[in-house]
Amino acid sequence: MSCPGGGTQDDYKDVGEPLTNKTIGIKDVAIAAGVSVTTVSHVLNDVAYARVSPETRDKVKAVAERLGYGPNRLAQALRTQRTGMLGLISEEIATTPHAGRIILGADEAARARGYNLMIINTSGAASLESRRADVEALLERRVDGILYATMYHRKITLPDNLSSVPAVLVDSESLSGNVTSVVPDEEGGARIAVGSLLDAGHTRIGFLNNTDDVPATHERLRGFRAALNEAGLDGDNAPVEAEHSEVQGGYVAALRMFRRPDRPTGLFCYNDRMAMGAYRAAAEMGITIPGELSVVGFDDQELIAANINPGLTTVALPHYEMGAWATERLIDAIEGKTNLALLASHPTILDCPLVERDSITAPRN
Amino acid sequence: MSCPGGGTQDDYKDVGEPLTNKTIGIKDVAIAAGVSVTTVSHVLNDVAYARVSPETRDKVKAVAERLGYGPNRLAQALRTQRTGMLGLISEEIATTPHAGRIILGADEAARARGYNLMIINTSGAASLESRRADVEALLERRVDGILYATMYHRKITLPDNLSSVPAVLVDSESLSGNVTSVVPDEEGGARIAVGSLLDAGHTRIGFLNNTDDVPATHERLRGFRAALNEAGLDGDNAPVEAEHSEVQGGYVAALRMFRRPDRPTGLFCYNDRMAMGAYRAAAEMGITIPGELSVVGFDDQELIAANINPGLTTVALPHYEMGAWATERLIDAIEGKTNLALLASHPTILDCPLVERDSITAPRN
DNA sequence: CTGAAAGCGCTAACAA
DNA sequence: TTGTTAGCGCTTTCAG
Repeated sequence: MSCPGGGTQDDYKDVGEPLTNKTIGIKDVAIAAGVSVTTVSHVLNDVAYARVSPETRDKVKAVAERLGYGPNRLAQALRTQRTGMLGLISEEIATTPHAGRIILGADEAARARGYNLMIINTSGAASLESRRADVEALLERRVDGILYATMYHRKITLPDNLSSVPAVLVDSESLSGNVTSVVPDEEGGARIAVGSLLDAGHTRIGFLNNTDDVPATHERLRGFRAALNEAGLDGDNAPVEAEHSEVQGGYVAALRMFRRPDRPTGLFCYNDRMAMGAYRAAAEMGITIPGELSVVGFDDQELIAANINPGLTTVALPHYEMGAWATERLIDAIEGKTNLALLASHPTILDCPLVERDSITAPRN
Repeated sequence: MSCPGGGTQDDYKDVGEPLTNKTIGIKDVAIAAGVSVTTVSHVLNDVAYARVSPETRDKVKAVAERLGYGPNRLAQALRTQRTGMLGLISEEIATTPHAGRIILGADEAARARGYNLMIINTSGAASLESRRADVEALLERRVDGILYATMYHRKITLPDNLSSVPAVLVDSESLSGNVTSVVPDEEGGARIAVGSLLDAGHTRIGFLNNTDDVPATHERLRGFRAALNEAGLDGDNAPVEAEHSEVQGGYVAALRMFRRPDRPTGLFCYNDRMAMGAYRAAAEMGITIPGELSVVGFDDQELIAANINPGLTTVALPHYEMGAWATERLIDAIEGKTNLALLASHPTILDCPLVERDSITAPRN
């Protein structure tokens, strides 16, 4: 291929930018600059031990620039055994905005260190076999490492071939342990949420919990109780209503909660969707927010939290941060700056910060 | 790296699965099978013209399997000048759930045809220069083609180096024309939305429009008017109130709309967020939905549309479909099955389907 | 029916 | 201070 036969003359049109079809390589630069490929490689890569005269350096750089040279990363990778690519296996990329935040955090961290992301989407329900195939695809492309992200905090069983390359889990933990992972501080987040109610002066505080058997359900409950107990209240007997963690579930659970004789003045909701349901229930029962009821959510789903009325004070999940943290550690490991095995014993836990809006005020009295 | 020095003996543990560090290649398979690399390559790739005896075929396959052979796509790519990778430049991946749908559509279409996605995130506000660099990064990795996606339908100026590889735009159009692109049928979507109101029997229909100068603003307005006119109503004088396309804007615009002497019984909103604002305004003014007011939105942001009360009937943007369509065409072009230039004259327009929920009913009288 | 060998674009010993 | 050359793992022409 590439200019076979032809070219009687005039192969070089103008002297302008060489927008020829043929992509130009290190060799072309070498010839044009009148040096060897080694020299070109040396100066373009700033090889430490290479001794090249300043003039040659400038010349090579100028020529490379003029020719519009760009390295062929494939060839580089083949030779150096380093692709500079990170595989990101993401569950349910589209279903939740959370995945987007993880990807963004990972992408920015990766680019900052000269890496790029290859993304593979997988269904949360995908078989182990199909997830093995996803990893395999990444491996065939010789990614330097793999990030494995789930859409919500859970424990998963990993395909075995994942172990053939550095890997870190985002928002999940391996059931078999021994893989580095980063997860949100569910319990701490719950404490902060409850703390915001406590700080406002509330003493009758209820919790609308989820019914799924996931880490968040248990840890947020634990945080809820602990925060109350530490404040001298009876956390262990504080009102808790659990339902499916959607708007409808929140609505139903809130209705029950509000009918209790000791109706709380402060309400902590498992997530923003349930909080939205609680808003509805409150509206129907003529309970004003935040006047008669203060509420705090979890997740910070902007579309909901910022848009319901009043704006929902909530606790944010550190998706961006988890994506970034995982990527940093992964790259550290790839570059030999960290030993992932040392981090693998326990998941790393990241803070869930409070995002204040207008749904909390002091209790009526 | 990788086993330096060591290995006095015992480098081969068991005879079991070869989980050695060294990745095994075509050559290893060849040796183990007692054939040449050519033969291995031929059978593993099902090369058409290759004539290999069935026995050898089976043997090679078995050995490859046993050794856990997986091709090195880098080497393949270097040799064949085809990476099987598509670059996806996505604006604001995290800010909107829409980007996720596009990515999902693209990913599924790509995988179905044996391609993978490399994702680069860019800010909508990024300079041309930085976007040029994004494209350059993809080019250096020798992607076979590029998908360029924006977070909402708009016209953009593309970095010039994008033209050096097949490319298609998703949810955007090139200001300089001549690039294949796919966008939603804004006008058609508006007609369908208005049609749903018309079909329910409404004759006084208003439109809460956006104030931004983007294609959707103009086209949805056009669709609104046309649908009314075609139904024998006076579309050109139908009530329209425009505001910033957020919840607050919708609220303000709705307030104005509801105070009109000829208050509409049907309301078409520029998007679901504005519809949410309209819900609030209606609630405050004691107007029931859908009893006294039917409303239809646009975008189908599930978090909103499915969760407000009553569920919002709305028109969905075909993000998944655009991502998939663009990917299909891109691959067609790469494989020589399509000439993108032929599609480039006009953007391809995809339908926006109605998603029915509970916000529309027949007018009171 | 099967194999030898060239070369994709690049890096890194090793020579000069 | 610079150049020659041997591969990285694979595909593919061309000879057996």
